[in-house]
Amino acid sequence: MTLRTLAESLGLSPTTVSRALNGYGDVAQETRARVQAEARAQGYAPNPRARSLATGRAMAIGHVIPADSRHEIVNPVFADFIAGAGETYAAAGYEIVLSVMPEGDEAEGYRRLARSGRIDGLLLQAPRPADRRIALLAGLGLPFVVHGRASEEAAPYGWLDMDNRRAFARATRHLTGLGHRRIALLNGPEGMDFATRRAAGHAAALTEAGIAPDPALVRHEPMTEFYGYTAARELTGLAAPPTAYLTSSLLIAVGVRRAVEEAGLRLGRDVSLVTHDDGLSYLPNGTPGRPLFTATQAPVREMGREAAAMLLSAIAEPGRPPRTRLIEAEWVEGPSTGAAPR
Amino acid sequence: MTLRTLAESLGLSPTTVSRALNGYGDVAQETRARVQAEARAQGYAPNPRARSLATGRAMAIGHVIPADSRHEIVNPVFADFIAGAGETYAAAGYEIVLSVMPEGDEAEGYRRLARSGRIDGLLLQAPRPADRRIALLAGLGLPFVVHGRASEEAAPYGWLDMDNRRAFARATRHLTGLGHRRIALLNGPEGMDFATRRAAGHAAALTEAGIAPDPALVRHEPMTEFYGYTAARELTGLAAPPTAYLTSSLLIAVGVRRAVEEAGLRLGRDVSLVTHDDGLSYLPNGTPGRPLFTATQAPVREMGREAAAMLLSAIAEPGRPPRTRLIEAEWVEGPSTGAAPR
DNA sequence: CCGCGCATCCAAAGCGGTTTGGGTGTGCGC
DNA sequence: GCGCACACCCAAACCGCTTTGGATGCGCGG
Repeated sequence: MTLRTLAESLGLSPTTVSRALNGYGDVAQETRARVQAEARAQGYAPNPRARSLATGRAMAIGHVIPADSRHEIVNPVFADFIAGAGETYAAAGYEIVLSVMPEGDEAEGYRRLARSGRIDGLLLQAPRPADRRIALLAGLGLPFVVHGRASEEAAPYGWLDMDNRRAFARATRHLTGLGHRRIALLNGPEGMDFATRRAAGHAAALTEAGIAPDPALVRHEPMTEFYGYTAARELTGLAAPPTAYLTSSLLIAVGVRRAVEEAGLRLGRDVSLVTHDDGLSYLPNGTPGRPLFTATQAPVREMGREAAAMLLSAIAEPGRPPRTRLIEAEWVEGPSTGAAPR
Repeated sequence: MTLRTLAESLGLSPTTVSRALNGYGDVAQETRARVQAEARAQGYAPNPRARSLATGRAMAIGHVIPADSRHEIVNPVFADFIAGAGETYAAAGYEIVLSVMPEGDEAEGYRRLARSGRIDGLLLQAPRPADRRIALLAGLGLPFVVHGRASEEAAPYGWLDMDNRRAFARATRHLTGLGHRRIALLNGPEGMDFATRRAAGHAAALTEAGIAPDPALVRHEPMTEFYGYTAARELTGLAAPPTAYLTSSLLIAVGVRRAVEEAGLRLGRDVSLVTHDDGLSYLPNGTPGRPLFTATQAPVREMGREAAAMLLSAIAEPGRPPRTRLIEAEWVEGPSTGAAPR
């Protein structure tokens, strides 16, 4: 079932059929109706490869799974983010092309992807403070939006980010306000921009409260439950253990809670905990009205939807200066925080 | 940079350049070398859309995010599975096309996807016991492999599955062997084939041990930590609470542990727990030598790699009868199981 | 009656590759 | 010296769609 066969069975030229189906003028009302009816009847669907070759638009967006995920953990945030972005794409008729970057020459991989014509734009995730991919993509002329930011990148580029620094400063301030002075931070992997910003927010709020940041209370690691557990166990064993924890993910928080309870202590009374909550669908923070943890929350799925919309509009209006969008995390008061014990 | 311009700059015809680059005969050694060198120098990469149009192969595999994930949870298994499959695809030069199925007419969505020519094959996830998609895809002639099985599907089709029934029967038998007689099952969502098989394994092993399965001890729900916690709390409150738990995911197990410890009991002594472990990278069962839970384990990422390989070979050899592969879960002895208290 | 504008429709030229079906030139056997 | 096999190369058709630049026929004003 091609455009040509459809045209023949209608006694029309491919040109007219194409124009009729794509809503162009220059086609009689009656003819258009007849074409549409026949197309539906025959179950005709244009071949996207051919269309894409002719129009130059791929009707697809690239997302990239970083190469080193082969060895490291697959970021659990990706799935929800992509699901959110996918909703927006689907509504606009776009597909997602997921490429696993081959190890080694990352730059060459992105270059090939851009040249390939398989995608009209790229969504970049998990940026580092000095992320070379941004300059690379800008140079390639492929529209892109970054989920997160690259703090050390000077040139303008499109991004959508949660205000990590402010969220973690706020959480820290909340804890100092409750009298805590030894506030541990169990952060995500070092080298990730979001982790850098969270650490900065934490440090700033401590300094602000007249507390000297203690490097022994700050950890950077891939965000697993086990990490939260072991780190909290170790910290609890210190001569001066922290009275409060700040965690970068709910999984870490769950681990901390385990360690805390195993030590016979209770969260919210003996030890306080504020976590960031990405709103992952399979890892809810309790139920809507009854959170388990005090948290800063920014649903990553919603951010996926937003970032995708930004990218689509960047593709639709080339030449426009890149847009940026900073999302404020919501504050969720839960039972895991309380006044510092003395 | 097209094939034509490259050919011109080499003083050759597009035909010869194409043959030289694609490793065909009929090209002099020296010419081939010259072409390859120039292609590399100029950074030439063939346009996949054009190539795909000409060859009829898309060099892409479809994965589908179910429509209802818009409202329900995004299966955390998807990410690791896709990462595994992606490795295999990437090595063979294939991309992943992720489509979000529009709500409503699922069949039409798959039909369009098949007709579109965007993909050479499809990987189906999360099948139901009577899954219509299988007959549909078989009828469409699009190669596909199912991750999991559709138990009520009679016609042959390609699948890769973990032996859910056997794994859960084994786990149950292990518990009855320890003297447990009230063994709760906190399963995944009802309607999923894997959940059905796990429930069957559990029930069979109970019957085998002369224990009448108690419907009050079996739950079906999306697999979250919170589900594990609340279910375990409720069950603990029964007049005759279970002395052992079987959980379908590590997240559920973590929730159960929380409820158990909150009740002042200890896992492995007062209450036993065996969980299934999908080997998700961000949710490890302790560390390699020191598991947290006794578990049946089958790394889903590895299964992604395998399923992708099966699909690629199904695409390469059309007409071959579909292959199937049953993976045996490994048994991991952890500290969460012990003799039944009396 | 002529010429012009308008509404429709179409032929043909791409898009950037692959592939079929010859061409050309050389070396070799007879 | 002729014919043939062989190695090498190329022109052109094709994949299925979009889009440019006309063609055609009609009604209408001058």
